[in-house]
Amino acid sequence: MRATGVRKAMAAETEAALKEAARRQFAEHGYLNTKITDITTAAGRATGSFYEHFASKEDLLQALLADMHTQADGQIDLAEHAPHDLTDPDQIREHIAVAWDVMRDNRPVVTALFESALTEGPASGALWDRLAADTRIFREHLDYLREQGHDLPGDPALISAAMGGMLSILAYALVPTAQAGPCDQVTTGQRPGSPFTDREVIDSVAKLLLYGLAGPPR
Amino acid sequence: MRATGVRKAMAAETEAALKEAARRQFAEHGYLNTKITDITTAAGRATGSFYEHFASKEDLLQALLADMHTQADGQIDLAEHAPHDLTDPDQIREHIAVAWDVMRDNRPVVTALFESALTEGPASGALWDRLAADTRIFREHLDYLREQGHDLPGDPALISAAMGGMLSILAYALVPTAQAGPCDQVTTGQRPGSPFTDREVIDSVAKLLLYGLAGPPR
DNA sequence: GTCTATATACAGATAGAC
DNA sequence: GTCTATCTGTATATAGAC
Repeated sequence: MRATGVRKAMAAETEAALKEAARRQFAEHGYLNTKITDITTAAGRATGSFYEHFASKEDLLQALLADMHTQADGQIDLAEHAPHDLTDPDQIREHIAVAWDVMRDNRPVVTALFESALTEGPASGALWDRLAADTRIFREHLDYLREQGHDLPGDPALISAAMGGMLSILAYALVPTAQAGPCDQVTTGQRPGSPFTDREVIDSVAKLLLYGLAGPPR
Repeated sequence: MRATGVRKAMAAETEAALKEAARRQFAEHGYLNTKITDITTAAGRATGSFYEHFASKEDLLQALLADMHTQADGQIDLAEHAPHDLTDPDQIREHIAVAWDVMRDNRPVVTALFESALTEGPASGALWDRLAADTRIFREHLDYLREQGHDLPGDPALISAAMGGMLSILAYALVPTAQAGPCDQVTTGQRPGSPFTDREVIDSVAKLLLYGLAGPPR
Protein backbone atom coordinates (compact mmCIF):
# COMPACT_ATOMS: atom_id res chain seq x y z
CA MET A 1 0.00 0.00 0.00
CA ARG A 2 1.38 3.38 -1.00
CA ALA A 3 1.56 6.48 1.17
CA THR A 4 -1.46 7.96 -0.57
CA GLY A 5 -3.28 4.78 0.29
CA VAL A 6 -2.70 5.43 3.96
CA ARG A 7 -4.05 8.95 3.65
CA LYS A 8 -7.06 7.67 1.84
CA ALA A 9 -7.63 5.15 4.56
CA MET A 10 -7.44 7.84 7.23
CA ALA A 11 -9.88 9.99 5.30
CA ALA A 12 -12.21 7.05 4.93
CA GLU A 13 -11.92 6.52 8.65
CA THR A 14 -12.98 10.10 9.32
CA GLU A 15 -15.90 9.75 6.96
CA ALA A 16 -16.96 6.57 8.71
CA ALA A 17 -16.60 8.24 12.08
CA LEU A 18 -18.80 11.11 10.95
CA LYS A 19 -21.42 8.73 9.64
CA GLU A 20 -21.43 6.69 12.80
CA ALA A 21 -21.59 9.79 14.98
CA ALA A 22 -24.45 11.11 12.88
CA ARG A 23 -26.41 7.89 13.34
CA ARG A 24 -25.99 8.13 17.09
CA GLN A 25 -26.99 11.76 17.20
CA PHE A 26 -29.98 11.27 14.90
CA ALA A 27 -31.24 8.43 17.07
CA GLU A 28 -30.74 10.30 20.29
CA HIS A 29 -31.74 13.87 19.49
CA GLY A 30 -33.45 13.56 16.13
CA TYR A 31 -32.33 14.66 12.68
CA LEU A 32 -33.70 18.19 12.91
CA ASN A 33 -32.19 18.84 16.30
CA THR A 34 -28.67 17.71 15.57
CA LYS A 35 -26.33 20.39 14.33
CA ILE A 36 -23.34 19.82 12.15
CA THR A 37 -21.15 20.62 15.13
CA ASP A 38 -22.91 17.97 17.22
CA ILE A 39 -21.85 15.41 14.66
CA THR A 40 -18.26 16.58 14.33
CA THR A 41 -17.84 16.88 18.09
CA ALA A 42 -19.25 13.41 18.67
CA ALA A 43 -16.90 12.10 16.02
CA GLY A 44 -13.95 13.88 17.60
CA ARG A 45 -13.28 16.00 14.51
CA ALA A 46 -13.26 19.67 13.72
CA THR A 47 -16.20 21.48 12.21
CA GLY A 48 -14.44 22.26 8.97
CA SER A 49 -13.65 18.61 8.29
CA PHE A 50 -17.31 17.86 7.83
CA TYR A 51 -17.51 19.72 4.53
CA GLU A 52 -14.57 17.85 3.13
CA HIS A 53 -16.80 14.78 3.10
CA PHE A 54 -20.36 16.02 2.81
CA ALA A 55 -21.90 19.10 1.28
CA SER A 56 -24.60 19.37 3.92
CA LYS A 57 -26.54 17.45 6.54
CA GLU A 58 -29.02 16.40 3.89
CA ASP A 59 -26.17 15.12 1.76
CA LEU A 60 -24.90 13.04 4.65
CA LEU A 61 -28.36 11.60 5.12
CA GLN A 62 -28.46 10.55 1.49
CA ALA A 63 -25.13 8.80 1.97
CA LEU A 64 -26.52 6.94 4.96
CA LEU A 65 -29.56 6.02 2.89
CA ALA A 66 -27.34 4.61 0.15
CA ASP A 67 -25.50 2.50 2.74
CA MET A 68 -28.81 1.24 4.02
CA HIS A 69 -30.00 0.28 0.57
CA THR A 70 -26.96 -1.79 -0.28
CA GLN A 71 -27.37 -3.55 3.03
CA ALA A 72 -31.13 -4.00 2.93
CA ASP A 73 -31.37 -5.26 -0.60
CA GLY A 74 -29.99 -8.57 0.55
CA GLN A 75 -32.69 -9.13 3.13
CA ILE A 76 -35.42 -8.06 0.76
CA ASP A 77 -34.24 -10.15 -2.17
CA LEU A 78 -34.13 -13.10 0.15
CA ALA A 79 -37.74 -12.60 1.13
CA GLU A 80 -38.78 -11.95 -2.43
CA HIS A 81 -37.84 -15.45 -3.46
CA ALA A 82 -41.08 -16.60 -1.91
CA PRO A 83 -44.22 -16.44 -4.04
CA HIS A 84 -46.33 -13.33 -3.76
CA ASP A 85 -49.60 -13.67 -1.97
CA LEU A 86 -50.12 -11.17 0.82
CA THR A 87 -53.31 -12.91 1.87
CA ASP A 88 -51.30 -15.87 3.02
CA PRO A 89 -50.75 -15.54 6.79
CA ASP A 90 -47.14 -16.68 6.70
CA GLN A 91 -46.23 -14.52 3.76
CA ILE A 92 -47.69 -11.29 5.05
CA ARG A 93 -46.06 -11.86 8.39
CA GLU A 94 -42.77 -12.42 6.66
CA HIS A 95 -43.11 -9.22 4.66
CA ILE A 96 -43.98 -7.19 7.72
CA ALA A 97 -41.12 -8.78 9.62
CA VAL A 98 -38.57 -7.95 6.93
CA ALA A 99 -39.79 -4.37 6.67
CA TRP A 100 -39.73 -3.99 10.44
CA ASP A 101 -36.28 -5.52 10.78
CA VAL A 102 -34.83 -3.23 8.13
CA MET A 103 -36.38 -0.27 9.89
CA ARG A 104 -35.02 -1.32 13.26
CA ASP A 105 -31.56 -2.06 11.95
CA ASN A 106 -31.50 1.39 10.39
CA ARG A 107 -33.60 3.29 12.85
CA PRO A 108 -31.42 6.41 12.83
CA VAL A 109 -31.70 6.68 9.07
CA VAL A 110 -35.38 5.82 8.86
CA THR A 111 -36.40 8.31 11.50
CA ALA A 112 -34.15 10.96 10.00
CA LEU A 113 -35.74 10.51 6.59
CA PHE A 114 -39.10 10.81 8.22
CA GLU A 115 -38.20 14.12 9.80
CA SER A 116 -36.55 15.31 6.64
CA ALA A 117 -39.67 14.62 4.58
CA LEU A 118 -41.70 16.87 6.88
CA THR A 119 -39.26 19.73 6.43
CA GLU A 120 -40.82 20.57 3.13
CA GLY A 121 -44.32 20.88 4.50
CA PRO A 122 -47.53 18.98 3.82
CA ALA A 123 -48.29 20.70 0.52
CA SER A 124 -45.04 19.57 -1.05
CA GLY A 125 -46.15 15.96 -1.25
CA ALA A 126 -42.70 14.86 -0.10
CA LEU A 127 -44.10 12.47 2.48
CA TRP A 128 -46.42 10.89 -0.06
CA ASP A 129 -43.53 10.45 -2.46
CA ARG A 130 -41.52 8.78 0.27
CA LEU A 131 -44.36 6.47 1.21
CA ALA A 132 -44.94 5.57 -2.40
CA ALA A 133 -41.27 4.78 -2.91
CA ASP A 134 -40.91 2.79 0.29
CA THR A 135 -44.00 0.68 -0.33
CA ARG A 136 -43.36 -0.16 -3.95
CA ILE A 137 -43.10 -3.83 -3.14
CA PHE A 138 -46.33 -3.91 -1.16
CA ARG A 139 -48.00 -2.17 -4.02
CA GLU A 140 -46.78 -4.59 -6.62
CA HIS A 141 -48.13 -7.45 -4.59
CA LEU A 142 -51.48 -5.78 -4.22
CA ASP A 143 -51.63 -5.03 -7.93
CA TYR A 144 -50.99 -8.70 -8.50
CA LEU A 145 -53.76 -9.70 -6.11
CA ARG A 146 -56.18 -7.37 -7.83
CA GLU A 147 -55.32 -8.87 -11.21
CA GLN A 148 -56.13 -12.26 -9.74
CA GLY A 149 -59.61 -10.95 -9.08
CA HIS A 150 -59.10 -10.57 -5.34
CA ASP A 151 -61.39 -7.97 -3.77
CA LEU A 152 -59.09 -5.48 -2.05
CA PRO A 153 -60.34 -2.91 0.46
CA GLY A 154 -59.27 -0.10 -1.88
CA ASP A 155 -56.85 1.18 -4.49
CA PRO A 156 -53.49 -0.61 -4.23
CA ALA A 157 -51.62 2.68 -4.16
CA LEU A 158 -53.69 3.88 -1.22
CA ILE A 159 -53.67 0.62 0.70
CA SER A 160 -49.95 0.04 0.34
CA ALA A 161 -49.23 3.61 1.48
CA ALA A 162 -51.53 3.13 4.44
CA MET A 163 -49.76 -0.08 5.40
CA GLY A 164 -46.30 1.40 5.02
CA GLY A 165 -47.31 4.56 6.81
CA MET A 166 -48.55 2.56 9.76
CA LEU A 167 -45.23 0.78 9.99
CA SER A 168 -43.22 3.98 9.59
CA ILE A 169 -45.04 5.89 12.24
CA LEU A 170 -44.81 3.00 14.67
CA ALA A 171 -41.09 2.69 14.00
CA TYR A 172 -40.71 6.35 14.84
CA ALA A 173 -43.02 6.47 17.82
CA LEU A 174 -41.96 3.26 19.52
CA VAL A 175 -38.75 4.14 21.27
CA PRO A 176 -36.59 1.05 21.44
CA THR A 177 -36.22 -0.61 24.80
CA ALA A 178 -33.64 -3.02 26.13
CA GLN A 179 -35.50 -6.02 24.88
CA ALA A 180 -36.59 -8.34 27.68
CA GLY A 181 -33.23 -9.51 28.95
CA PRO A 182 -32.70 -11.30 32.24
CA CYS A 183 -31.08 -8.23 33.77
CA ASP A 184 -33.51 -5.48 32.92
CA GLN A 185 -33.42 -4.30 36.47
CA VAL A 186 -30.54 -2.22 35.25
CA THR A 187 -32.33 0.85 34.01
CA THR A 188 -30.68 3.66 32.17
CA GLY A 189 -31.70 7.07 33.41
CA GLN A 190 -33.70 7.77 30.30
CA ARG A 191 -37.33 7.51 29.45
CA PRO A 192 -38.78 4.01 29.66
CA GLY A 193 -38.95 2.39 26.23
CA SER A 194 -42.02 1.06 24.54
CA PRO A 195 -43.57 -1.87 26.34
CA PHE A 196 -43.82 -3.86 23.11
CA THR A 197 -41.33 -6.33 21.76
CA ASP A 198 -40.45 -6.43 18.08
CA ARG A 199 -42.16 -9.78 17.83
CA GLU A 200 -45.33 -8.40 19.37
CA VAL A 201 -45.40 -5.48 16.97
CA ILE A 202 -44.83 -7.68 13.94
CA ASP A 203 -47.45 -10.22 14.95
CA SER A 204 -50.03 -7.60 15.83
CA VAL A 205 -49.59 -5.56 12.69
CA ALA A 206 -49.57 -8.65 10.50
CA LYS A 207 -52.80 -9.88 12.04
CA LEU A 208 -54.43 -6.48 11.83
CA LEU A 209 -53.52 -6.05 8.19
CA LEU A 210 -54.53 -9.54 7.22
CA TYR A 211 -57.81 -9.99 9.07
CA GLY A 212 -58.59 -6.58 10.57
CA LEU A 213 -60.34 -6.06 13.84
CA ALA A 214 -62.97 -8.64 12.99
CA GLY A 215 -60.36 -11.35 13.19
CA PRO A 216 -59.99 -14.48 11.06
CA PRO A 217 -63.20 -16.12 9.83
CA ARG A 218 -64.29 -19.00 12.02
CA MET B 1 -70.16 49.22 24.45
CA ARG B 2 -67.43 51.31 26.07
CA ALA B 3 -64.33 52.65 24.38
CA THR B 4 -62.21 49.93 25.92
CA GLY B 5 -64.64 47.47 24.45
CA VAL B 6 -63.83 48.75 21.01
CA ARG B 7 -60.12 48.42 21.67
CA LYS B 8 -60.60 44.93 22.92
CA ALA B 9 -62.57 44.11 19.82
CA MET B 10 -59.78 45.40 17.60
CA ALA B 11 -57.23 43.42 19.52
CA ALA B 12 -59.35 40.33 19.21
CA GLU B 13 -59.57 41.00 15.51
CA THR B 14 -55.80 41.11 15.24
CA GLU B 15 -55.49 37.89 17.17
CA ALA B 16 -58.02 36.25 14.90
CA ALA B 17 -56.18 37.56 11.86
CA LEU B 18 -52.91 36.12 13.15
CA LYS B 19 -54.53 32.75 13.79
CA GLU B 20 -56.13 32.64 10.39
CA ALA B 21 -52.92 33.69 8.68
CA ALA B 22 -51.03 31.04 10.62
CA ARG B 23 -53.44 28.34 9.49
CA ARG B 24 -52.96 29.37 5.87
CA GLN B 25 -49.20 29.45 6.19
CA PHE B 26 -49.01 26.14 8.03
CA ALA B 27 -51.11 24.47 5.37
CA GLU B 28 -49.14 25.95 2.53
CA HIS B 29 -45.54 25.88 3.72
CA GLY B 30 -45.68 23.67 6.79
CA TYR B 31 -45.31 24.53 10.47
CA LEU B 32 -41.55 24.27 10.60
CA ASN B 33 -41.03 26.40 7.52
CA THR B 34 -43.24 29.29 8.44
CA LYS B 35 -41.51 32.07 10.31
CA ILE B 36 -43.18 34.45 12.71
CA THR B 37 -42.75 37.19 10.14
CA ASP B 38 -44.51 35.09 7.50
CA ILE B 39 -47.54 35.00 9.76
CA THR B 40 -47.55 38.68 10.65
CA THR B 41 -46.99 39.72 7.05
CA ALA B 42 -49.79 37.48 5.81
CA ALA B 43 -52.03 38.94 8.50
CA GLY B 44 -51.06 42.46 7.52
CA ARG B 45 -49.59 43.27 10.93
CA ALA B 46 -46.17 44.19 12.23
CA THR B 47 -43.73 41.69 13.65
CA GLY B 48 -43.87 43.11 17.15
CA SER B 49 -47.63 42.74 17.39
CA PHE B 50 -47.32 38.98 17.34
CA TYR B 51 -45.81 38.83 20.82
CA GLU B 52 -48.62 40.91 22.25
CA HIS B 53 -50.87 37.91 21.61
CA PHE B 54 -48.66 34.84 21.68
CA ALA B 55 -45.44 34.01 23.46
CA SER B 56 -44.09 31.93 20.61
CA LYS B 57 -45.04 29.93 17.55
CA GLU B 58 -45.59 26.88 19.72
CA ASP B 59 -47.88 28.92 21.95
CA LEU B 60 -49.93 29.96 18.94
CA LEU B 61 -50.20 26.33 17.90
CA GLN B 62 -51.56 25.39 21.30
CA ALA B 63 -54.16 28.13 20.95
CA LEU B 64 -55.21 26.73 17.59
CA LEU B 65 -55.39 23.29 19.16
CA ALA B 66 -57.67 24.59 21.88
CA ASP B 67 -59.94 26.12 19.23
CA MET B 68 -60.02 22.83 17.41
CA HIS B 69 -60.94 20.91 20.53
CA THR B 70 -63.90 23.09 21.41
CA GLN B 71 -65.09 22.70 17.85
CA ALA B 72 -64.42 19.00 17.45
CA ASP B 73 -65.92 17.88 20.72
CA GLY B 74 -69.35 18.45 19.23
CA GLN B 75 -68.81 16.11 16.30
CA ILE B 76 -67.26 13.46 18.49
CA ASP B 77 -69.89 13.57 21.20
CA LEU B 78 -72.47 13.19 18.50
CA ALA B 79 -70.83 10.05 17.19
CA GLU B 80 -70.28 8.70 20.68
CA HIS B 81 -74.01 8.46 21.27
CA ALA B 82 -73.98 5.31 19.22
CA PRO B 83 -73.10 2.05 20.97
CA HIS B 84 -69.50 0.95 20.93
CA ASP B 85 -68.65 -1.98 18.76
CA LEU B 86 -65.82 -1.38 16.33
CA THR B 87 -66.39 -4.73 14.69
CA ASP B 88 -69.69 -3.49 13.35
CA PRO B 89 -69.10 -2.31 9.76
CA ASP B 90 -71.28 0.80 10.08
CA GLN B 91 -69.79 1.83 13.38
CA ILE B 92 -66.17 1.54 12.42
CA ARG B 93 -66.83 3.42 9.23
CA GLU B 94 -68.54 6.14 11.22
CA HIS B 95 -65.62 6.41 13.62
CA ILE B 96 -63.10 6.60 10.82
CA ALA B 97 -65.27 9.16 9.04
CA VAL B 98 -65.52 11.39 12.11
CA ALA B 99 -61.79 11.21 12.75
CA TRP B 100 -61.04 11.94 9.11
CA ASP B 101 -63.49 14.83 8.94
CA VAL B 102 -62.02 16.44 12.04
CA MET B 103 -58.56 16.08 10.56
CA ARG B 104 -59.60 17.58 7.25
CA ASP B 105 -61.48 20.46 8.83
CA ASN B 106 -58.40 21.25 10.88
CA ARG B 107 -55.71 20.16 8.51
CA PRO B 108 -53.40 23.11 9.22
CA VAL B 109 -53.46 22.35 12.93
CA VAL B 110 -53.21 18.60 12.60
CA THR B 111 -50.26 18.73 10.26
CA ALA B 112 -48.56 21.39 12.38
CA LEU B 113 -48.90 19.25 15.50
CA PHE B 114 -47.43 16.38 13.57
CA GLU B 115 -44.39 18.40 12.58
CA SER B 116 -44.08 19.82 16.05
CA ALA B 117 -44.03 16.37 17.63
CA LEU B 118 -41.06 15.42 15.46
CA THR B 119 -39.10 18.46 16.57
CA GLU B 120 -38.22 16.73 19.79
CA GLY B 121 -36.75 13.71 18.11
CA PRO B 122 -37.66 10.01 18.17
CA ALA B 123 -36.17 9.31 21.59
CA SER B 124 -38.40 11.86 23.31
CA GLY B 125 -41.49 9.75 22.85
CA ALA B 126 -43.43 12.88 21.91
CA LEU B 127 -45.00 11.25 18.88
CA TRP B 128 -46.08 8.24 20.89
CA ASP B 129 -47.64 10.50 23.50
CA ARG B 130 -49.52 12.35 20.80
CA LEU B 131 -50.74 9.14 19.20
CA ALA B 132 -51.84 7.79 22.56
CA ALA B 133 -53.73 10.99 23.35
CA ASP B 134 -55.38 11.24 19.95
CA THR B 135 -56.52 7.63 19.90
CA ARG B 136 -57.90 7.45 23.40
CA ILE B 137 -61.39 6.78 22.09
CA PHE B 138 -60.27 3.99 19.79
CA ARG B 139 -58.43 2.47 22.66
CA GLU B 140 -61.37 2.55 25.01
CA HIS B 141 -63.46 0.78 22.42
CA LEU B 142 -60.83 -1.88 21.94
CA ASP B 143 -60.48 -2.36 25.69
CA TYR B 144 -64.22 -2.87 25.77
CA LEU B 145 -64.09 -5.43 22.98
CA ARG B 146 -61.35 -7.32 24.75
CA GLU B 147 -63.39 -7.41 27.94
CA GLN B 148 -66.18 -8.91 25.91
CA GLY B 149 -63.83 -11.73 25.07
CA HIS B 150 -63.22 -10.61 21.50
CA ASP B 151 -59.93 -11.81 20.09
CA LEU B 152 -58.05 -8.69 19.01
CA PRO B 153 -54.96 -8.77 16.79
CA GLY B 154 -52.87 -7.32 19.63
CA ASP B 155 -52.67 -5.06 22.63
CA PRO B 156 -55.33 -2.34 22.48
CA ALA B 157 -52.76 0.39 23.12
CA LEU B 158 -50.69 -0.80 20.18
CA ILE B 159 -53.58 -1.42 17.81
CA SER B 160 -55.26 1.90 18.49
CA ALA B 161 -51.98 3.74 17.99
CA ALA B 162 -51.42 1.86 14.75
CA MET B 163 -54.90 2.77 13.51
CA GLY B 164 -54.56 6.42 14.50
CA GLY B 165 -51.06 6.62 13.09
CA MET B 166 -52.26 5.32 9.76
CA LEU B 167 -54.93 8.00 9.64
CA SER B 168 -52.54 10.74 10.73
CA ILE B 169 -49.89 9.96 8.19
CA LEU B 170 -52.43 9.71 5.40
CA ALA B 171 -53.91 13.05 6.44
CA TYR B 172 -50.45 14.56 6.21
CA ALA B 173 -49.34 12.84 3.03
CA LEU B 174 -52.52 13.18 1.01
CA VAL B 175 -52.46 16.75 -0.21
CA PRO B 176 -56.01 17.96 -0.62
CA THR B 177 -57.28 18.38 -4.13
CA ALA B 178 -60.20 20.33 -5.53
CA GLN B 179 -62.61 17.52 -4.95
CA ALA B 180 -64.18 16.25 -8.17
CA GLY B 181 -66.14 19.30 -9.21
CA PRO B 182 -67.72 19.76 -12.64
CA CYS B 183 -65.11 22.34 -13.61
CA ASP B 184 -61.86 20.67 -12.63
CA GLN B 185 -60.38 21.57 -15.96
CA VAL B 186 -59.35 24.73 -14.15
CA THR B 187 -56.05 23.72 -12.68
CA THR B 188 -54.07 25.81 -10.25
CA GLY B 189 -50.41 26.02 -11.09
CA GLN B 190 -49.44 23.86 -8.14
CA ARG B 191 -48.76 20.20 -7.70
CA PRO B 192 -51.65 17.90 -8.54
CA GLY B 193 -53.52 16.83 -5.43
CA SER B 194 -54.06 13.29 -4.28
CA PRO B 195 -56.16 11.25 -6.64
CA PHE B 196 -58.32 9.97 -3.79
CA THR B 197 -61.56 11.44 -2.56
CA ASP B 198 -62.32 11.70 1.15
CA ARG B 199 -65.00 9.10 0.71
CA GLU B 200 -62.58 6.71 -0.97
CA VAL B 201 -60.05 7.09 1.83
CA ILE B 202 -62.64 6.59 4.54
CA ASP B 203 -64.17 3.54 2.88
CA SER B 204 -60.81 1.94 2.11
CA VAL B 205 -59.33 2.47 5.56
CA ALA B 206 -62.51 1.30 7.26
CA LYS B 207 -62.56 -1.89 5.20
CA LEU B 208 -58.87 -2.50 5.73
CA LEU B 209 -59.11 -2.06 9.47
CA LEU B 210 -62.24 -4.14 9.79
CA TYR B 211 -61.47 -7.11 7.56
CA GLY B 212 -57.86 -6.64 6.53
CA LEU B 213 -56.48 -7.69 3.17
CA ALA B 214 -58.24 -11.02 3.34
CA GLY B 215 -61.58 -9.28 3.02
CA PRO B 216 -64.88 -10.13 4.67
CA PRO B 217 -65.60 -13.79 5.31
CA ARG B 218 -67.77 -15.34 2.66
C1' DG C 1 -52.07 47.76 20.89
C1' DT C 2 -49.43 48.59 17.06
C1' DC C 3 -45.66 50.07 14.80
C1' DT C 4 -40.35 50.53 13.21
C1' DA C 5 -35.89 49.56 14.29
C1' DT C 6 -32.70 46.88 16.51
C1' DA C 7 -30.46 43.52 19.61
C1' DT C 8 -29.44 38.61 20.46
C1' DA C 9 -28.38 34.18 19.24
C1' DC C 10 -26.86 30.64 16.59
C1' DA C 11 -26.43 27.38 12.64
C1' DG C 12 -24.32 26.87 8.21
C1' DA C 13 -20.54 27.50 5.64
C1' DT C 14 -15.78 29.27 4.33
C1' DA C 15 -10.62 30.89 4.65
C1' DG C 16 -6.27 30.01 5.34
C1' DA C 17 -2.51 27.98 8.33
C1' DC C 18 -0.49 23.52 9.09
C1' DG D 1 -7.13 16.29 5.09
C1' DT D 2 -7.59 18.52 9.25
C1' DC D 3 -7.55 22.16 12.10
C1' DT D 4 -8.87 27.10 14.23
C1' DA D 5 -11.00 31.22 13.51
C1' DT D 6 -14.31 33.80 11.29
C1' DC D 7 -17.95 35.42 8.22
C1' DT D 8 -22.72 35.46 6.75
C1' DG D 9 -27.42 34.82 6.80
C1' DT D 10 -31.47 34.59 9.27
C1' DA D 11 -35.11 33.77 12.99
C1' DT D 12 -36.48 35.10 17.43
C1' DA D 13 -37.41 38.40 20.53
C1' DT D 14 -37.24 43.12 22.55
C1' DA D 15 -37.11 48.47 22.92
C1' DG D 16 -39.18 52.44 22.59
C1' DA D 17 -41.96 55.90 19.85
C1' DC D 18 -46.77 56.73 18.73
